[in-house]
Amino acid sequence: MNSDLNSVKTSPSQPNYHHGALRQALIAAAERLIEEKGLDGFSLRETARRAGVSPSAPAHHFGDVRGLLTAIATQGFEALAAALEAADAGGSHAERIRGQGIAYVGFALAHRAHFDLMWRKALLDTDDPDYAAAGRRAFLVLDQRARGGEASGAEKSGAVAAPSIACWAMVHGFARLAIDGAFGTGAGAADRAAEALLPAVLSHLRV
Amino acid sequence: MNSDLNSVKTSPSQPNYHHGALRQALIAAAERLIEEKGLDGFSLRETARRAGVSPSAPAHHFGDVRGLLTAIATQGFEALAAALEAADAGGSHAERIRGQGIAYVGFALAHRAHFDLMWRKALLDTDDPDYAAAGRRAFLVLDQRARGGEASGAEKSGAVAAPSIACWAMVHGFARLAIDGAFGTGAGAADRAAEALLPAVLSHLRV
DNA sequence: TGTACATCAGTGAACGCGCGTTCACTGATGTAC
DNA sequence: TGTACATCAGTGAACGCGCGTTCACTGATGTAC
Repeated sequence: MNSDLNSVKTSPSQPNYHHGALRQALIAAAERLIEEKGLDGFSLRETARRAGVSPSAPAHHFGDVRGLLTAIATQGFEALAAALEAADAGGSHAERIRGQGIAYVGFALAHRAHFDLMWRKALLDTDDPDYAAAGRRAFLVLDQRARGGEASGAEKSGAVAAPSIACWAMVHGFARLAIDGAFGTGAGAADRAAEALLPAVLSHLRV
Repeated sequence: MNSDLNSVKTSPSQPNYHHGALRQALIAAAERLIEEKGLDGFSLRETARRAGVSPSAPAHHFGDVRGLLTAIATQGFEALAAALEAADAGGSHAERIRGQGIAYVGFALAHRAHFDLMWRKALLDTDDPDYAAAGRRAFLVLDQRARGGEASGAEKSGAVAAPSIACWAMVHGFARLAIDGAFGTGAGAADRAAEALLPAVLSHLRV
């Protein structure tokens, strides 16, 4: 009833000229929007709306729409790298590889639209150094594990190691197929497929 | 100079009420447009423009934009199935699998945006029976080969065979990574990566 | 062989929409003296 | 401790744009008699 009185300072009619953490708030709102509506349902204006801020506010922080999306994709790669690192614990070489593979697919399925965005380079500023570095970092976690175990001298010195790419391709492909509905489109179909199939699928990876 | 006289019947000011094969012409124009500008640069109107036809013509044939894209994706899966079948010739079980894998990636790289569209279900009418059938058909070519060779009874009877999925995931993942610039973004980088890496990568597939 | 008519394929003008971006602005915060 | 001023973060109205779709229409083709 008297909620107006209680919220004088935060009333929407009273613009807040110093949000304080608008950059992160915009990223968070955009992430939620993308997870909810998919990348094709995303727009800058809707993001601003959800953050409770004027449509031109994002330009201050990100320059334009690419800037915002690139920042989100960068955070995605950082989170992926962290998830892979966390999964690289204990066990044999093969067990660690399998653990990382499961973590990779798990991350992708838990953040589908986010994962989608990370690879939609047409929407991103791929020259952004942070974005490039984050992507490299995530790959290196996988790569080090794939080469680390029983890697021969030849593979250790080479530019790109086939085992790393093979591992990456398999988990990336599985994740994409699951997300894109190849194993069923109903709710939870992708997760069920991952649980039921992924370990067996990974056993066909020779490392 | 007198080109007007020579082209009276085909003059643009003389609308052609019976194009004859507009459906295929629209599909072809849309395919070219998508390959050129990417899926994010596609629009119905630009497609109509390129086909030299009014903006409302596509609606006659496809109902709406989803209808057109779904028809294109369907043709894509049919072409993929044909490419996989053509690659399944001669040689040992392992050689045939490898041949199909190379054909899969080759198709994806030769028709990147088309391949993209085939999996962008948010833009498609996934209930369309032709689309679903074409997708199934393409997978079955791979699947039959993966199970056909030395498949045990257990795998033969099961619903989904792990070896098929493993094979599919690896080639699909490799194709996506290549298309999405994981192996370099310059012109030809993806093709070079496929040539240099794919055989070695496929050797890590245990079938 | 000719005529009436139904059907079919396409036109083109119009609609309303949401978008990304711009621009002059406002008001809060921090700093120098 | 108080005052002037620069800077910084955000506003909100306005722009022009291209889009997908609609709707009444036009003219070519095929069919029945």
